[in-house]
Amino acid sequence: MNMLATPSASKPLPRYRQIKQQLAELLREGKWRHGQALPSEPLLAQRFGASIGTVRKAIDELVAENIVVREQGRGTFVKSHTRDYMLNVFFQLVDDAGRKELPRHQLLSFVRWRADVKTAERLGVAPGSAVLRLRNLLALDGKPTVYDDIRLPAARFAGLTANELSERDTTLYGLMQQRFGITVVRIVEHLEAVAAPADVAALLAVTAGHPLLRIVRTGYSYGGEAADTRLRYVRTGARRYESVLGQR
Amino acid sequence: MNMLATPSASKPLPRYRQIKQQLAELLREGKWRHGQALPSEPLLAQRFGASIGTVRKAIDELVAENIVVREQGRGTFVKSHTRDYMLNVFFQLVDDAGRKELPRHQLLSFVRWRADVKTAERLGVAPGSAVLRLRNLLALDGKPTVYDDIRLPAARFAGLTANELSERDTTLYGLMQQRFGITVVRIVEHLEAVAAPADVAALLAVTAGHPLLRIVRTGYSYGGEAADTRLRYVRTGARRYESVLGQR
DNA sequence: TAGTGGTCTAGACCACGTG
DNA sequence: ACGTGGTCTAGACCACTAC
Repeated sequence: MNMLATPSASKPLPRYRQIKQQLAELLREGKWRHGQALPSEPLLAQRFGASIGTVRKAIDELVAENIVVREQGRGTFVKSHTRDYMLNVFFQLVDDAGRKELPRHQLLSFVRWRADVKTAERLGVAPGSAVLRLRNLLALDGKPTVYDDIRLPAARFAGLTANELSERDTTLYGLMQQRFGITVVRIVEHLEAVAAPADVAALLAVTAGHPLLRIVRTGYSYGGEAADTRLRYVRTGARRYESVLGQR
Repeated sequence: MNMLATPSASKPLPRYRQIKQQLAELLREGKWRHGQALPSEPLLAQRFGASIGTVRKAIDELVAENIVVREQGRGTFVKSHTRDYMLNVFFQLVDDAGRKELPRHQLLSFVRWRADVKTAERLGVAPGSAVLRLRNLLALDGKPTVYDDIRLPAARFAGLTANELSERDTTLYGLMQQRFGITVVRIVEHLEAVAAPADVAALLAVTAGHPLLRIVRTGYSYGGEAADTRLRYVRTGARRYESVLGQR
């Protein structure tokens, strides 16, 4: 007999996991913003009425989930989606020598929209609810390379402006974290090879029918809620789309 | 000043990491084969002359690296690349509803070969050294879907036969683990969209020029050494190539 | 020097699986 | 009943950072 894990089982959570969840909740609320230090471990231990070892185990899991980083002698800090981090954690475009580079971005459009059935399902919201839709063109070496059509759940990103999107010097995920305290820790991508549709071909400067990567990506924050979903087309010429799965 | 980590720094490794490496070494030697239990934690603690907590920390890292699994009340076991594991850890083909399935495989050829420059580089061996080359066709729903051209470093897989490859009821990685004690824990893939070359088009039953995923994958075992590298073509019709990055 | 995280100890008790 | 891993304690000392 193989019982599936039930979300709210009868068994109480271990102390360290309770503490982890309380810390995660405080982080989610933006109690400490990215780059700030958490209280020290002895202080947290006292505050939660647990031993340091137990608090450390809670923080261990937050570290494993890329939510905080420890720095010996300094403290424990809320992790930010820095350029470096983005270059190394998720998919990237690499050239033949394996070099990585962040692309330049150009915002094509930014509008309020209503979620169609598929978008709603991917974002975990009701069909017809408000979403922000932005279309984005990324260029590498001056050549348009990636076209993104992105949907964000409007409720989580209230007040976001086109200007913020245009003027950012970070990735969208970096902006989400700095502006809204939402950290994307997990992405799921579905990839296929397609012949370029006419409109996308024009944007990416290829002939219609040229083979392109077509990717549906959904990003999740550490609440497990979807933070964005996007339809992405990638022209893979001199560069390849890279993914690293597994440890280290 | 930012010193890069030097492989053999002056600082001694912490005890738990020494113990981890000794355990990893024993695992690499095949001291305990897949599915077998390691000695109990108190026994290991006594044997290594450390406290249980320290041994547990060593094992924690092995668990995090997918090398062993703990089962409460039973013991700690060498992890195997089971069907389920392969379905959930690395790339897979999913249908519209997100269902996953392992394909049927057909061995097209199996020969000894010499590593060309690119293959040698990917496998971390000398150019011209012996490699095993196998070509494989995977079918889903009776339709040829994936074509793999795989190179293995011959030194690590001495004695492998075409019959073993044909008759296996597991993935190649599963076979590697059961037969040679080599566990692939990390893969790197470079993806692009291409027009199908004539020979591949024939194998995958599409017209030449049809868009295909072209993937160069290298798999690494937990020594960090390459276990295989392959050129893969995928026909993505009803199914998509899925990848999950990040936590959980 | 004081405060931080990093490592380590030597236990305790609990939950689970097996005989 | 017994042995396993899972949790937790209440400290210790070390290495590093900041002042």
